[in-house]
Amino acid sequence: MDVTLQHEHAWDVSTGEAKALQKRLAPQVRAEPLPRAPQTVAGVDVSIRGDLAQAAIAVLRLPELEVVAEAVHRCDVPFPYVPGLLSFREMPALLPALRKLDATPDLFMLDSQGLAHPRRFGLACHFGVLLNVPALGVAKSRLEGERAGELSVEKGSRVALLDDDPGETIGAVVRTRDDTNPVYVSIGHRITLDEAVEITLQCSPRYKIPEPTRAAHKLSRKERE
DNA sequence: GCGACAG
DNA sequence: ATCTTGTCGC
Repeated sequence: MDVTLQHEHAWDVSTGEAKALQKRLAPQVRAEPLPRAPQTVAGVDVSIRGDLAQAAIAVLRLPELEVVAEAVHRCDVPFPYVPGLLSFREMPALLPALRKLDATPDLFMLDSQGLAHPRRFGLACHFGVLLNVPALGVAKSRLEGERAGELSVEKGSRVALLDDDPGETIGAVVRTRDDTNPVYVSIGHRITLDEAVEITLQCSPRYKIPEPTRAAHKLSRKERE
């Protein structure tokens, strides 16, 4: 796809400069409805093995989740892992992969935080703002914020993720499947939180888990608590 | 100083 | 994230 960056900036920066960049760009994030129901969504991820970073993007058509395009790119790992600065580790691998992609998805899903970030500028925001595309973040664990309440075990249940101030809502904790750990959903850019949650659920596997397995999981979870 | 800490 | 070990269900 056509990759035109809204803001050109260096990636080889100090941690101090990286944080300053995030603070400068964070006001660019826009929470607004999608222009139309997305017909395609891109799953975006980066794996790191030793010195090798490998970015992968898969475009799926909704609602059947059929893969219609994909691209990968390998390069050196450019930045250490620092909580809150994931963009500087993953974006340099992601941009060339995007250029190889033979499609322009309606929306991007990143395995990261978006707004639910100490400076309100997680990877999903950085990605969305630089490329000026709709993006959302789905993380497997918490970086910032606190659950507004208890979460029930049924698929689809959700609670707000709040952060200090006047209880600012920075995301949602969402159960995408019965009896599984919830995910942390937050907006990246040009989407609303409700839409982000809806899309996340729509993109979750919905095959039926065999009942004996479910019962055992239920028991083992009870024992851990 | 201590605890927390996306991937 | 990646790596390793251990358990359980099918």
